[in-house]
Amino acid sequence: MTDLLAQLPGYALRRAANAVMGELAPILAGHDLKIAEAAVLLLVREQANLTSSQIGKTLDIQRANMVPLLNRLESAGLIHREPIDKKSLAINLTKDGEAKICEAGAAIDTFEKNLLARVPAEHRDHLLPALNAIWR
Amino acid sequence: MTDLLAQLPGYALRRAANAVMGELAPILAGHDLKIAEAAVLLLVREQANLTSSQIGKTLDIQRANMVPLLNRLESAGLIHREPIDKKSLAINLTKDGEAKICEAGAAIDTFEKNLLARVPAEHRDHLLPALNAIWR
DNA sequence: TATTGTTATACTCTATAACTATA
DNA sequence: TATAGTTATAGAGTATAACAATA
Repeated sequence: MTDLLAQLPGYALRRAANAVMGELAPILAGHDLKIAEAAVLLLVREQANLTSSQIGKTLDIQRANMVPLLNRLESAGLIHREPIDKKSLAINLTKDGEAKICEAGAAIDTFEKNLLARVPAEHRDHLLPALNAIWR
Repeated sequence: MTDLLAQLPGYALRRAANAVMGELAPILAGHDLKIAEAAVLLLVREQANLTSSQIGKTLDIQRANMVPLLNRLESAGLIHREPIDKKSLAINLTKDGEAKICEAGAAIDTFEKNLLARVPAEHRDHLLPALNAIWR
C-alpha cells in the first residue's frame, strides 16, 4: 500500500528521521536536554573556545536561534562564556556541563547502538557513509 | 572537527533529512504544494477512497492536522470528498489533482534520482532498505 | 464504546529583518 | 565592510484536548 512512498529515498529519510528524533527526544528530556542542546554540548566538549557563530555554522543553527539556546545552557550552569575580545565570546563547558554531557552522552551512545542494531547486518555499515554523502 | 557528530547515525540522519527536505520544499513550492500535501496526493492516487483518518495513520499525520491540509487541497480543486456513510468521507483526486500530481510526481522522481546519485555507488542500494528498517 | 471529522489552541522549531558594537 | 551578538517577530509544523455525530 504505502510501498510506493517507502520506495522514495526522500520519503524514507523523512520518516526515519522523524521516528528516530521522536525516540531520542524523550531520552534526552530525561536529562533535561533538547536534541539541539545535546549537540551543542557534544561539540563544545570536543572543541574548546568556540563562539556562538561558529557553533551555529557547524550545527546549522541560525545565529539568532543560538541566543536562547545558549542562554538556557548557561542558566542551567552547563556552559560559561568568556570574552575573547570585545566582540566575541568563547564558550566552554563548566564542571556541571562536563558531567551532564558525560551522562547524556552515555545515553546517546546506547541509543545509537540500538538504532544501528535495527538495520539488517548487510546494510548496517553502509548507512552512515550514505547519509553523510547526502549532506556533507 | 564535527567528525564526532557525523559518526552518530542519529545525527547524520537528522542532518541528511533536513538538507533533503530543505531542497525538496522549494521544488514542490514551484508546483504550489507542500511536502506533506504531495505525500497525500501520491497516496490518494495510489489508493482510491481512503478516509482522512486512514491517510493520517499511513503518513503519520494527526487527524486534527489533516483538516486544514485536506481543506487546502480541496479548495485548490485537487481532491474531492464523497460520503461513504453518514460518518466518513472518501477522498479521491479530481482531474486537476491527477494532472498536478503527475507533473509534481515527475519533479519528485527527478529529485529522488539526483539524491541517490549523490550516494557513492557501493552504498547506494543499501540506503533505502536501511532507512526503511529503521521506521517501518 | 470506539471512531470520524472537526474546532480551537498551544508549543516547538525555524526563518527573517534590523540594530549595536566591534573586527 | 564584514562579522558577532542580540532583539523581536513571524511562520511552519506538530501536538493536545474536547466536542458532536455516527459506527
